[in-house]
Amino acid sequence: MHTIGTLARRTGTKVQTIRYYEQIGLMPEPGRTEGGQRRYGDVDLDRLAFIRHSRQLGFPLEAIRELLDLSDHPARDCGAADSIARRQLREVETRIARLQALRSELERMIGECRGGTASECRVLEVLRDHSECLADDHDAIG
Amino acid sequence: MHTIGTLARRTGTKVQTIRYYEQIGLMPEPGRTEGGQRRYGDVDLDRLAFIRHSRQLGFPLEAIRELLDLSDHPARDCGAADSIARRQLREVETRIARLQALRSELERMIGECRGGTASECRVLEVLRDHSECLADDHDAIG
DNA sequence: CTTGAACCTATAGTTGCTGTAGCTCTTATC
DNA sequence: GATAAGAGCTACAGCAACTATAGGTTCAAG
Ligand SMILES: [Zn+2]
Ligand SMILES: [Zn+2]
Ligand SMILES: [Zn+2]
Ligand SMILES: [Zn+2]
Repeated sequence: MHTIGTLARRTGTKVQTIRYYEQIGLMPEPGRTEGGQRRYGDVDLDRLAFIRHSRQLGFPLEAIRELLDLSDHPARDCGAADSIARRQLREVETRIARLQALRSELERMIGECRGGTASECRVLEVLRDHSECLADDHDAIG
Repeated sequence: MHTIGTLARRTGTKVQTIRYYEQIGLMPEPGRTEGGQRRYGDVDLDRLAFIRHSRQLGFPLEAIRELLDLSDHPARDCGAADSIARRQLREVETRIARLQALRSELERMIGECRGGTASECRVLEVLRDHSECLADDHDAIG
């Protein structure tokens, strides 16, 4: 039997985060002591490790919910798990592409600034006027 | 004189977002009609375009606040603007590196799954056990 | 003068936590 | 058995940066 603090330490999770996962139904309601403190078993430890590792790989909690559900039903077809992972891969690829475009714009504007006053600053000029950019689109803010 | 809707259309911003920027002090409180509706000038349009373009380049609102302030004081030295941009570049580079690491883990686990039941799924196996990963760290969740 | 689009405020929800206040419980030591 | 530290408890507020909704008012065209 583990306390919430032990689970936290063993998985690198904040205690509040574990309670949050319980609140949104990702972690089960564990047993309690007479005094009302949570006590977990090894199954819970594994489940939390699964959640945390999935988060480290960037999966959103809703995807993790589905992945846990599949993991809980070993006889089901794994197609759903694979398609969630592929969706996540596409998401990561999209973000990389967007960030690479941002990187070149940033490099360019930094490289072009020769210092001086704000009125002469190339960085500020570019920010004022998107037509100074090479890319003709960098939507999808974030 | 422009309505808030015109500003929104011309800059690709939601109307609520403009009001939000006003609330947090990024956009000035504009003049109002007798009936209480906001009316903007061209200066406001330019300011909003600056904000939106900066957001598209990934700058956080607090950085944009400083950039706007510099842009409003043309005689100041531009060093601060450049260092904000360089910080943003470093941030983007960090994120790219992290996402590239995630991409290879995802590619690998997807590539290794041969289908079948959830109990045999390579994707789920890797999620259960980080030691199946090549990287020995992928912290910094998000 | 009517209609309907666009505006207004205020508030709640999004994602995934994190931090705080003000308690209570557990456990080790004496 | 008493005490005190550390860990746990609930409940709520806050972060970033919006987005959505409800329920009402104003503007401008016809
Ligand atoms: Zn400069
Ligand atoms: Zn641009
Ligand atoms: Zn599979
Ligand atoms: Zn891993």
